[in-house]
Amino acid sequence: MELSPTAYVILGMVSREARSGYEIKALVDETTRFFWAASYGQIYPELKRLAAAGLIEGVDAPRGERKRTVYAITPQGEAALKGWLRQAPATYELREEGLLKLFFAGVLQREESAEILRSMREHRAGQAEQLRALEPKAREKEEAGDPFPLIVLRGGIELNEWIAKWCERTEAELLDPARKERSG
Amino acid sequence: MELSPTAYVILGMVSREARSGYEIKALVDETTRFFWAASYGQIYPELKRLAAAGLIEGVDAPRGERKRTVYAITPQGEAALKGWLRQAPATYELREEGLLKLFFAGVLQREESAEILRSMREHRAGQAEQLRALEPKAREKEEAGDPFPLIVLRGGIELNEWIAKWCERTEAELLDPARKERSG
DNA sequence: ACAGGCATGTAAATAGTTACATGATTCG
DNA sequence: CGAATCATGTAACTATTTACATGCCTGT
Repeated sequence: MELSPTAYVILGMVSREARSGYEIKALVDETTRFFWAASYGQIYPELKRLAAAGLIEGVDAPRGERKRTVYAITPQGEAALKGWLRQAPATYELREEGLLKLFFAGVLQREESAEILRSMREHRAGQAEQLRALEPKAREKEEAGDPFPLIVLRGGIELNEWIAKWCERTEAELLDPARKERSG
Repeated sequence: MELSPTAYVILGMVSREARSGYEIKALVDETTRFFWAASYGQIYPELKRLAAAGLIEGVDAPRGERKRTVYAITPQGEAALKGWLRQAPATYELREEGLLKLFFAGVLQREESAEILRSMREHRAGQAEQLRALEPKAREKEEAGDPFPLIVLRGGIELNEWIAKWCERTEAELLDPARKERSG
């Protein structure tokens, strides 16, 4: 049976404890979002499919009077998750409108193309800051025995910072081409 | 009128000289592909839409007996392209299955999670190499007066190399946690 | 009373890939 | 002659986002 990557996100998210669709969405938004997002429109139908396939199991877990279903992974689900984790990753996609604009920036004035790099830099710096705000939670998980969320989060922070610096450096070279010769 | 980013890819690709759909696809594949791809299924219908909207203009340009239509940008098309280039980029997406797997790698053995990082590293190193093979063409464009394709290409190479190094470093820290303390 | 968060879901639209069909031309 | 490349296109499928609908519970 072929599962979508989003199915594995769900499998992974319920692999340590049972969670509701709403909780999965919230968790995705504060962890994998920057490299793998998921919306309600994907999560709820996928939960039903996975339950029908026997990879997860829904259990009623109301909070007071409010209905609520949490899903727990089954042994078959865990086997599917591990099998997937052991396969070499296949999807690598970057969609960066800023780079696309920069690619075509030859039709603009120099100052206008520098502005593209400034926008990109600002966005990346902001992204890094947002991710840094998530570090405490990831550190808690590390202390609880799972170092990977923190490893990935730090990678994300550093990646964004690297891109921000690249933008800065590239803007400087663009506005003062001689600079490049001087610095190497 | 709202245009899709793919429409702007096409506008940009025909902004310097008239090109056929086939040529646009080939150009995208050897330039913007790593941060913005486009397939025939998008390109041909979009060419018709853009022509209907008056942003590009199709001209018969057969090669021998073989039919061929090249599209040239119109003044309205150029205005639309420049207007778009001057707006702050809005789309920033990264989909990296390797990071997703690493995030959930806590359910695996240490050696198996290191394998994820090795796969990622290998892929990124290969990507950097492939991009490096495109440098000569980009350098030609630079010499012809447009420095941006080369700037973007070099950014892509450096980005891939940075990620490859991050994978290497992270794998080392994962397999020997004491290392981190020693080196910083 | 009302705002905000919890909770589940669906419909419609948009985006994008893959695979296929067709046929000409060029090169070895 | 056959393979590769040039060239244009479409159909079907998959993925994904956005917006909406519904309703309960908690805190102010």
